[in-house]
Amino acid sequence: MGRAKTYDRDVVTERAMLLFWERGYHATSTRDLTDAMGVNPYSLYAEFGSKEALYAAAIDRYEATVFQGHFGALEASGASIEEIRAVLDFFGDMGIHDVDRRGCLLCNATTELAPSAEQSQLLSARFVRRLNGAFGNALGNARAAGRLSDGASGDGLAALFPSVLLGIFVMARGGVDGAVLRAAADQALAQLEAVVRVGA
Amino acid sequence: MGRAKTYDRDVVTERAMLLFWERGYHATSTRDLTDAMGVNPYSLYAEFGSKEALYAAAIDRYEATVFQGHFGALEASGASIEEIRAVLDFFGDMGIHDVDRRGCLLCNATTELAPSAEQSQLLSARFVRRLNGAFGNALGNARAAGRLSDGASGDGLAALFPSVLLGIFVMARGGVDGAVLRAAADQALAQLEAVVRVGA
DNA sequence: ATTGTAAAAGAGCGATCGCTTGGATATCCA
DNA sequence: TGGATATCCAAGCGATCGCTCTTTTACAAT
Repeated sequence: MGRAKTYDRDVVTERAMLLFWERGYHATSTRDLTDAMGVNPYSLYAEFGSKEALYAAAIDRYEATVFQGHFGALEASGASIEEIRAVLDFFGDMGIHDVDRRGCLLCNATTELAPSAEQSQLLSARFVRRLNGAFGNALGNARAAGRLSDGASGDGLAALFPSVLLGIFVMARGGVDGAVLRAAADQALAQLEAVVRVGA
Repeated sequence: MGRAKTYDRDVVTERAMLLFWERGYHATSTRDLTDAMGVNPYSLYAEFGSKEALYAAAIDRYEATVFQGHFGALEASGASIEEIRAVLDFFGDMGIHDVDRRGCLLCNATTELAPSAEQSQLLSARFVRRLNGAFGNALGNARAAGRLSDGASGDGLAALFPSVLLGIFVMARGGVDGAVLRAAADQALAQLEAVVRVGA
Protein backbone atom coordinates (compact mmCIF):
# COMPACT_ATOMS: atom_id res chain seq x y z
CA MET A 1 0.00 0.00 0.00
CA GLY A 2 2.78 2.47 -0.68
CA ARG A 3 5.76 3.73 1.18
CA ALA A 4 5.77 3.72 4.98
CA LYS A 5 6.34 6.89 6.99
CA THR A 6 9.90 7.36 8.16
CA TYR A 7 8.84 9.43 11.15
CA ASP A 8 6.71 8.86 14.23
CA ARG A 9 3.93 11.39 14.81
CA ASP A 10 4.48 11.52 18.55
CA VAL A 11 8.21 12.05 18.15
CA VAL A 12 7.92 14.91 15.69
CA THR A 13 5.06 16.50 17.65
CA GLU A 14 7.26 16.42 20.73
CA ARG A 15 10.04 18.21 18.85
CA ALA A 16 7.65 20.85 17.56
CA MET A 17 6.29 21.29 21.08
CA LEU A 18 9.77 21.94 22.46
CA LEU A 19 10.50 24.52 19.78
CA PHE A 20 7.19 26.36 20.23
CA TRP A 21 7.71 26.21 23.99
CA GLU A 22 11.10 27.83 23.72
CA ARG A 23 10.46 30.44 21.03
CA GLY A 24 6.73 31.03 20.94
CA TYR A 25 4.38 30.71 17.97
CA HIS A 26 5.23 33.63 15.70
CA ALA A 27 8.98 33.50 16.26
CA THR A 28 9.06 29.88 15.09
CA SER A 29 9.09 29.54 11.31
CA THR A 30 7.99 26.48 9.41
CA ARG A 31 11.58 26.15 8.26
CA ASP A 32 12.70 26.01 11.91
CA LEU A 33 10.04 23.38 12.53
CA THR A 34 10.91 21.10 9.63
CA ASP A 35 14.59 21.31 10.57
CA ALA A 36 13.97 20.45 14.21
CA MET A 37 11.38 17.79 13.45
CA GLY A 38 13.45 16.13 10.75
CA VAL A 39 10.48 16.21 8.44
CA ASN A 40 9.98 17.78 5.03
CA PRO A 41 7.49 20.59 4.44
CA TYR A 42 5.28 18.25 2.43
CA SER A 43 5.13 15.72 5.25
CA LEU A 44 4.47 18.42 7.82
CA TYR A 45 1.43 19.65 5.94
CA ALA A 46 0.27 16.16 5.03
CA GLU A 47 0.43 15.18 8.71
CA PHE A 48 -0.84 18.33 10.44
CA GLY A 49 -2.45 20.55 7.80
CA SER A 50 -1.08 23.92 8.84
CA LYS A 51 1.33 25.63 11.20
CA GLU A 52 -1.60 26.59 13.41
CA ALA A 53 -2.87 23.01 13.55
CA LEU A 54 0.63 21.80 14.40
CA TYR A 55 0.71 24.34 17.20
CA ALA A 56 -2.60 23.03 18.49
CA ALA A 57 -1.23 19.48 18.39
CA ALA A 58 1.82 20.65 20.34
CA ILE A 59 -0.43 22.33 22.93
CA ASP A 60 -2.49 19.17 23.28
CA ARG A 61 0.63 17.09 23.73
CA TYR A 62 1.93 19.52 26.33
CA GLU A 63 -1.25 19.30 28.35
CA ALA A 64 -1.35 15.50 28.11
CA THR A 65 2.27 15.01 29.13
CA VAL A 66 3.94 17.97 30.85
CA PHE A 67 0.91 19.54 32.49
CA GLN A 68 -0.50 16.16 33.42
CA GLY A 69 2.83 15.16 34.89
CA HIS A 70 2.96 18.21 37.11
CA PHE A 71 -0.64 18.50 38.22
CA GLY A 72 -2.13 15.08 37.68
CA ALA A 73 -1.34 14.12 41.27
CA LEU A 74 -3.51 16.99 42.49
CA GLU A 75 -6.45 15.66 40.51
CA ALA A 76 -6.27 12.16 41.96
CA SER A 77 -9.02 11.02 44.30
CA GLY A 78 -6.52 10.63 47.12
CA ALA A 79 -4.79 13.98 46.66
CA SER A 80 -4.40 16.06 49.79
CA ILE A 81 -2.03 18.46 51.55
CA GLU A 82 1.12 16.51 50.70
CA GLU A 83 0.45 16.79 46.96
CA ILE A 84 -0.09 20.53 47.21
CA ARG A 85 3.12 20.95 49.18
CA ALA A 86 5.03 18.96 46.58
CA VAL A 87 3.74 21.01 43.65
CA LEU A 88 4.33 24.40 45.25
CA ASP A 89 7.77 23.33 46.43
CA PHE A 90 8.68 22.03 43.00
CA PHE A 91 7.83 25.27 41.23
CA GLY A 92 9.59 27.22 43.95
CA ASP A 93 12.75 25.74 42.41
CA MET A 94 11.69 26.57 38.86
CA GLY A 95 14.51 29.06 38.59
CA ILE A 96 16.86 26.09 39.01
CA HIS A 97 15.00 23.53 36.91
CA ASP A 98 14.06 25.82 34.03
CA VAL A 99 17.56 26.94 33.14
CA ASP A 100 16.67 27.61 29.51
CA ARG A 101 13.75 29.78 30.58
CA ARG A 102 10.93 28.12 28.70
CA GLY A 103 8.38 28.82 31.39
CA CYS A 104 5.01 27.17 30.78
CA LEU A 105 3.83 26.64 27.20
CA LEU A 106 0.18 27.14 28.09
CA CYS A 107 0.99 30.38 29.91
CA ASN A 108 3.15 31.59 27.03
CA ALA A 109 0.46 30.69 24.51
CA THR A 110 -2.14 32.56 26.54
CA THR A 111 -0.24 35.83 26.57
CA GLU A 112 1.04 35.65 23.01
CA LEU A 113 -2.12 34.64 21.20
CA ALA A 114 -4.90 35.80 23.50
CA PRO A 115 -6.51 38.54 21.43
CA SER A 116 -6.34 36.97 18.00
CA ALA A 117 -7.66 33.45 18.27
CA GLU A 118 -11.00 33.10 19.98
CA GLN A 119 -10.22 29.48 20.66
CA SER A 120 -7.25 30.57 22.71
CA GLN A 121 -9.70 32.03 25.19
CA LEU A 122 -11.21 28.60 25.53
CA LEU A 123 -7.72 27.17 25.94
CA SER A 124 -6.76 29.63 28.66
CA ALA A 125 -10.06 29.27 30.47
CA ARG A 126 -9.83 25.48 30.39
CA PHE A 127 -6.21 25.57 31.48
CA VAL A 128 -6.89 27.84 34.46
CA ARG A 129 -10.09 26.01 35.34
CA ARG A 130 -8.19 22.76 35.43
CA LEU A 131 -5.52 24.29 37.68
CA ASN A 132 -8.24 25.66 39.92
CA GLY A 133 -10.05 22.35 39.99
CA ALA A 134 -6.85 20.45 40.77
CA PHE A 135 -6.11 22.53 43.86
CA GLY A 136 -9.80 22.56 44.78
CA ASN A 137 -9.87 18.79 44.66
CA ALA A 138 -6.85 18.37 46.91
CA LEU A 139 -8.07 21.02 49.35
CA GLY A 140 -11.55 19.54 49.34
CA ASN A 141 -10.13 16.12 50.16
CA ALA A 142 -8.10 17.63 52.97
CA ARG A 143 -11.18 19.36 54.34
CA ALA A 144 -13.26 16.19 54.10
CA ALA A 145 -10.53 14.38 56.02
CA GLY A 146 -10.72 16.98 58.76
CA ARG A 147 -7.23 18.25 58.10
CA LEU A 148 -8.17 21.92 57.73
CA SER A 149 -8.87 24.22 60.66
CA ASP A 150 -12.50 24.96 61.35
CA GLY A 151 -12.85 28.37 59.74
CA ALA A 152 -10.95 27.59 56.54
CA SER A 153 -12.83 26.49 53.43
CA GLY A 154 -9.87 26.16 51.11
CA ASP A 155 -11.76 27.81 48.26
CA GLY A 156 -9.72 30.97 48.56
CA LEU A 157 -6.45 29.09 48.35
CA ALA A 158 -7.73 27.13 45.37
CA ALA A 159 -8.02 30.48 43.60
CA LEU A 160 -4.77 31.89 44.98
CA PHE A 161 -2.41 29.05 44.13
CA PRO A 162 -3.02 28.99 40.37
CA SER A 163 -2.46 32.72 40.20
CA VAL A 164 0.80 32.43 42.14
CA LEU A 165 1.97 29.63 39.86
CA LEU A 166 1.18 31.63 36.73
CA GLY A 167 3.24 34.43 38.21
CA ILE A 168 6.10 32.04 38.82
CA PHE A 169 5.85 30.80 35.21
CA VAL A 170 6.15 34.36 33.93
CA MET A 171 9.09 35.14 36.19
CA ALA A 172 10.87 31.91 35.26
CA ARG A 173 10.54 32.74 31.58
CA GLY A 174 11.69 36.28 32.23
CA GLY A 175 14.86 35.07 33.90
CA VAL A 176 13.99 36.63 37.23
CA ASP A 177 16.30 35.67 40.10
CA GLY A 178 15.33 32.25 41.40
CA ALA A 179 15.23 33.54 44.96
CA VAL A 180 12.16 35.62 44.08
CA LEU A 181 10.36 32.56 42.75
CA ARG A 182 11.35 30.62 45.85
CA ALA A 183 10.05 33.38 48.11
CA ALA A 184 6.69 33.49 46.32
CA ALA A 185 6.29 29.72 46.57
CA ASP A 186 7.35 29.71 50.22
CA GLN A 187 4.79 32.34 51.06
CA ALA A 188 2.10 30.33 49.31
CA LEU A 189 3.21 27.29 51.29
CA ALA A 190 3.00 29.34 54.46
CA GLN A 191 -0.60 30.25 53.64
CA LEU A 192 -1.32 26.58 53.19
CA GLU A 193 0.19 25.61 56.55
CA ALA A 194 -1.82 28.39 58.18
CA VAL A 195 -5.06 26.54 57.47
CA VAL A 196 -3.78 23.02 58.09
CA ARG A 197 -4.84 21.70 61.48
CA VAL A 198 -1.71 21.11 63.54
CA GLY A 199 -0.78 17.46 63.85
CA ALA A 200 -3.06 16.43 60.99
CA MET B 1 15.95 74.63 8.99
CA GLY B 2 13.68 72.58 6.76
CA ARG B 3 10.18 71.27 7.11
CA ALA B 4 8.62 70.76 10.53
CA LYS B 5 7.35 67.33 11.65
CA THR B 6 3.64 66.79 11.27
CA TYR B 7 3.50 64.32 14.13
CA ASP B 8 4.24 64.37 17.85
CA ARG B 9 6.64 61.73 19.08
CA ASP B 10 4.72 61.08 22.28
CA VAL B 11 1.44 60.72 20.42
CA VAL B 12 2.73 58.22 17.86
CA THR B 13 4.66 56.29 20.52
CA GLU B 14 1.44 56.00 22.50
CA ARG B 15 -0.35 54.58 19.47
CA ALA B 16 2.41 52.08 18.83
CA MET B 17 2.33 51.10 22.50
CA LEU B 18 -1.39 50.37 22.35
CA LEU B 19 -0.95 48.21 19.24
CA PHE B 20 1.99 46.23 20.66
CA TRP B 21 0.06 45.87 23.91
CA GLU B 22 -2.92 44.40 22.14
CA ARG B 23 -1.22 42.18 19.56
CA GLY B 24 2.27 41.52 20.82
CA TYR B 25 5.56 42.19 19.05
CA HIS B 26 5.73 39.65 16.24
CA ALA B 27 2.05 39.80 15.34
CA THR B 28 2.31 43.55 14.76
CA SER B 29 3.73 44.42 11.34
CA THR B 30 5.39 47.69 10.45
CA ARG B 31 2.50 48.28 8.07
CA ASP B 32 0.08 47.93 10.99
CA LEU B 33 2.21 50.36 12.95
CA THR B 34 2.45 53.05 10.29
CA ASP B 35 -1.30 52.82 9.71
CA ALA B 36 -2.14 53.14 13.40
CA MET B 37 0.47 55.80 14.09
CA GLY B 38 -0.47 57.88 11.05
CA VAL B 39 3.18 58.06 10.07
CA ASN B 40 5.00 56.98 6.94
CA PRO B 41 7.59 54.21 6.95
CA TYR B 42 10.34 56.74 6.31
CA SER B 43 9.34 58.83 9.31
CA LEU B 44 9.03 55.78 11.52
CA TYR B 45 12.60 54.73 10.79
CA ALA B 46 13.91 58.28 10.92
CA GLU B 47 12.34 58.73 14.33
CA PHE B 48 12.93 55.34 15.96
CA GLY B 49 15.49 53.47 13.87
CA SER B 50 13.92 50.02 13.79
CA LYS B 51 10.83 48.07 14.77
CA GLU B 52 12.70 46.73 17.76
CA ALA B 53 13.73 50.21 18.89
CA LEU B 54 10.13 51.40 18.50
CA TYR B 55 9.06 48.48 20.68
CA ALA B 56 11.60 49.50 23.30
CA ALA B 57 10.26 53.05 23.18
CA ALA B 58 6.73 51.71 23.62
CA ILE B 59 7.86 49.63 26.61
CA ASP B 60 9.53 52.65 28.17
CA ARG B 61 6.43 54.73 27.68
CA TYR B 62 4.30 51.98 29.21
CA GLU B 63 6.46 51.83 32.30
CA ALA B 64 6.54 55.62 32.65
CA THR B 65 2.79 56.07 32.27
CA VAL B 66 0.68 52.93 32.78
CA PHE B 67 2.89 51.05 35.21
CA GLN B 68 3.74 54.24 37.08
CA GLY B 69 0.06 55.11 37.28
CA HIS B 70 -0.83 51.77 38.82
CA PHE B 71 2.08 51.22 41.19
CA GLY B 72 3.56 54.65 41.76
CA ALA B 73 1.42 55.11 44.85
CA LEU B 74 3.04 52.04 46.40
CA GLU B 75 6.48 53.55 45.91
CA ALA B 76 5.65 56.82 47.64
CA SER B 77 7.26 57.54 50.99
CA GLY B 78 3.86 57.60 52.68
CA ALA B 79 2.55 54.39 51.11
CA SER B 80 1.03 51.88 53.52
CA ILE B 81 -1.76 49.34 53.89
CA GLU B 82 -4.38 51.48 52.17
CA GLU B 83 -2.33 51.72 48.98
CA ILE B 84 -1.82 47.96 48.88
CA ARG B 85 -5.52 47.35 49.39
CA ALA B 86 -6.35 49.76 46.58
CA VAL B 87 -3.97 48.10 44.11
CA LEU B 88 -5.05 44.54 44.86
CA ASP B 89 -8.70 45.54 44.76
CA PHE B 90 -8.25 47.33 41.47
CA PHE B 91 -6.70 44.35 39.73
CA GLY B 92 -9.31 42.08 41.26
CA ASP B 93 -11.67 43.85 38.85
CA MET B 94 -9.32 43.51 35.91
CA GLY B 95 -11.74 41.16 34.21
CA ILE B 96 -14.16 44.09 34.12
CA HIS B 97 -11.71 46.87 33.27
CA ASP B 98 -9.68 44.99 30.69
CA VAL B 99 -12.54 44.12 28.37
CA ASP B 100 -10.30 43.95 25.31
CA ARG B 101 -7.94 41.56 27.11
CA ARG B 102 -4.67 43.39 26.69
CA GLY B 103 -3.33 42.24 30.04
CA CYS B 104 -0.03 43.87 31.00
CA LEU B 105 2.41 44.87 28.27
CA LEU B 106 5.47 44.14 30.41
CA CYS B 107 4.11 40.70 31.30
CA ASN B 108 3.25 39.97 27.67
CA ALA B 109 6.68 41.15 26.52
CA THR B 110 8.35 38.95 29.12
CA THR B 111 6.68 35.76 27.95
CA GLU B 112 6.85 36.48 24.22
CA LEU B 113 10.45 37.64 23.94
CA ALA B 114 12.16 36.10 26.94
CA PRO B 115 14.52 33.63 25.29
CA SER B 116 15.65 35.70 22.31
CA ALA B 117 16.68 39.10 23.59
CA GLU B 118 19.06 39.08 26.48
CA GLN B 119 17.98 42.58 27.31
CA SER B 120 14.47 41.30 27.84
CA GLN B 121 15.84 39.42 30.85
CA LEU B 122 17.01 42.73 32.23
CA LEU B 123 13.59 44.18 31.47
CA SER B 124 11.73 41.39 33.24
CA ALA B 125 14.06 41.39 36.20
CA ARG B 126 13.78 45.16 36.58
CA PHE B 127 10.01 45.02 36.16
CA VAL B 128 9.57 42.35 38.82
CA ARG B 129 12.11 43.94 41.11
CA ARG B 130 10.22 47.20 40.92
CA LEU B 131 6.95 45.44 41.73
CA ASN B 132 8.64 43.68 44.62
CA GLY B 133 10.18 46.90 45.85
CA ALA B 134 6.89 48.76 45.62
CA PHE B 135 5.08 46.28 47.85
CA GLY B 136 8.13 46.01 50.11
CA ASN B 137 8.13 49.77 50.55
CA ALA B 138 4.48 49.95 51.52
CA LEU B 139 4.74 46.95 53.84
CA GLY B 140 7.91 48.32 55.38
CA ASN B 141 6.19 51.63 56.05
CA ALA B 142 3.27 49.80 57.64
CA ARG B 143 5.63 47.82 59.83
CA ALA B 144 7.57 50.94 60.85
CA ALA B 145 4.27 52.54 61.80
CA GLY B 146 3.46 49.57 64.01
CA ARG B 147 0.53 48.50 61.88
CA LEU B 148 1.64 44.88 61.38
CA SER B 149 1.21 42.18 63.99
CA ASP B 150 4.32 41.23 65.92
CA GLY B 151 5.35 38.09 64.10
CA ALA B 152 4.82 39.36 60.56
CA SER B 153 7.72 40.85 58.61
CA GLY B 154 5.86 41.55 55.41
CA ASP B 155 8.73 40.28 53.29
CA GLY B 156 6.85 37.15 52.33
CA LEU B 157 3.85 39.14 51.16
CA ALA B 158 6.13 41.47 49.19
CA ALA B 159 7.17 38.39 47.21
CA LEU B 160 3.69 36.90 47.04
CA PHE B 161 1.74 39.90 45.75
CA PRO B 162 3.76 40.48 42.57
CA SER B 163 3.40 36.82 41.68
CA VAL B 164 -0.36 36.93 42.23
CA LEU B 165 -0.63 40.06 40.10
CA LEU B 166 1.34 38.50 37.27
CA GLY B 167 -1.06 35.57 37.43
CA ILE B 168 -3.99 37.95 37.23
CA PHE B 169 -2.41 39.67 34.23
CA VAL B 170 -2.08 36.34 32.43
CA MET B 171 -5.65 35.34 33.26
CA ALA B 172 -7.02 38.71 32.18
CA ARG B 173 -5.28 38.41 28.81
CA GLY B 174 -6.50 34.85 28.47
CA GLY B 175 -10.09 35.90 28.95
CA VAL B 176 -10.54 33.85 32.10
CA ASP B 177 -13.80 34.46 33.97
CA GLY B 178 -13.50 37.64 36.00
CA ALA B 179 -14.72 35.84 39.12
CA VAL B 180 -11.50 33.82 39.19
CA LEU B 181 -9.41 36.99 39.10
CA ARG B 182 -11.59 38.49 41.82
CA ALA B 183 -11.16 35.41 44.01
CA ALA B 184 -7.37 35.46 43.64
CA ALA B 185 -7.19 39.15 44.55
CA ASP B 186 -9.59 38.66 47.48
CA GLN B 187 -7.47 35.87 48.87
CA ALA B 188 -4.36 38.04 48.57
CA LEU B 189 -6.25 40.79 50.38
CA ALA B 190 -7.22 38.30 53.08
CA GLN B 191 -3.56 37.41 53.56
CA LEU B 192 -2.81 41.09 53.96
CA GLU B 193 -5.52 41.60 56.57
CA ALA B 194 -4.22 38.59 58.46
CA VAL B 195 -1.01 40.43 59.29
CA VAL B 196 -2.51 43.87 59.86
CA ARG B 197 -2.89 44.69 63.55
CA VAL B 198 -6.59 45.08 64.29
CA GLY B 199 -7.67 48.66 64.73
CA ALA B 200 -4.49 50.00 63.18
C1' DA C 1 9.81 -9.87 -9.45
C1' DT C 2 6.26 -6.72 -10.82
C1' DT C 3 3.24 -3.15 -10.06
C1' DG C 4 0.47 0.24 -7.55
C1' DT C 5 0.77 3.72 -4.29
C1' DA C 6 2.02 6.85 -0.83
C1' DA C 7 5.84 9.38 1.28
C1' DA C 8 10.41 12.03 0.65
C1' DA C 9 12.69 15.53 -1.46
C1' DG C 10 13.52 20.16 -2.98
C1' DA C 11 12.53 23.82 -5.95
C1' DG C 12 9.63 27.51 -5.82
C1' DC C 13 4.76 29.67 -5.56
C1' DG C 14 2.43 34.43 -4.25
C1' DA C 15 2.34 37.28 -0.33
C1' DT C 16 4.23 39.78 3.21
C1' DC C 17 8.15 40.84 6.08
C1' DG C 18 11.31 44.89 7.85
C1' DC C 19 13.32 48.45 5.74
C1' DT C 20 15.28 51.94 2.04
C1' DT C 21 15.39 55.09 -1.70
C1' DG C 22 14.33 59.26 -5.02
C1' DG C 23 11.60 62.85 -6.08
C1' DA C 24 7.80 66.00 -4.50
C1' DT C 25 6.47 69.13 -0.80
C1' DA C 26 6.35 72.22 2.89
C1' DT C 27 8.67 75.00 6.37
C1' DC C 28 12.34 77.96 8.33
C1' DC C 29 15.87 81.66 7.92
C1' DA C 30 17.87 85.46 5.53
C1' DT D 1 10.37 86.31 -1.24
C1' DG D 2 14.06 83.04 -2.50
C1' DG D 3 16.87 79.39 -1.63
C1' DA D 4 18.28 75.80 1.68
C1' DT D 5 16.88 71.92 4.14
C1' DA D 6 14.43 68.45 6.42
C1' DT D 7 10.10 65.80 6.13
C1' DC D 8 6.55 63.49 3.53
C1' DC D 9 5.15 60.19 0.25
C1' DA D 10 4.88 56.21 -2.67
C1' DA D 11 7.18 52.75 -4.88
C1' DG D 12 9.78 49.00 -4.21
C1' DC D 13 14.20 46.66 -2.43
C1' DG D 14 15.99 41.72 -1.00
C1' DA D 15 14.65 38.30 2.23
C1' DT D 16 11.62 35.39 4.36
C1' DC D 17 6.92 34.01 5.34
C1' DG D 18 3.44 29.84 5.15
C1' DC D 19 2.55 26.61 1.95
C1' DT D 20 2.32 23.64 -2.61
C1' DC D 21 3.77 21.61 -6.56
C1' DT D 22 6.57 17.90 -9.47
C1' DT D 23 9.69 14.55 -9.48
C1' DT D 24 11.96 10.79 -7.32
C1' DT D 25 12.16 7.06 -4.13
C1' DA D 26 10.85 3.21 -1.28
C1' DC D 27 7.61 0.20 0.72
C1' DA D 28 3.45 -3.20 0.46
C1' DA D 29 0.50 -6.34 -1.84
C1' DT D 30 0.21 -9.51 -5.50
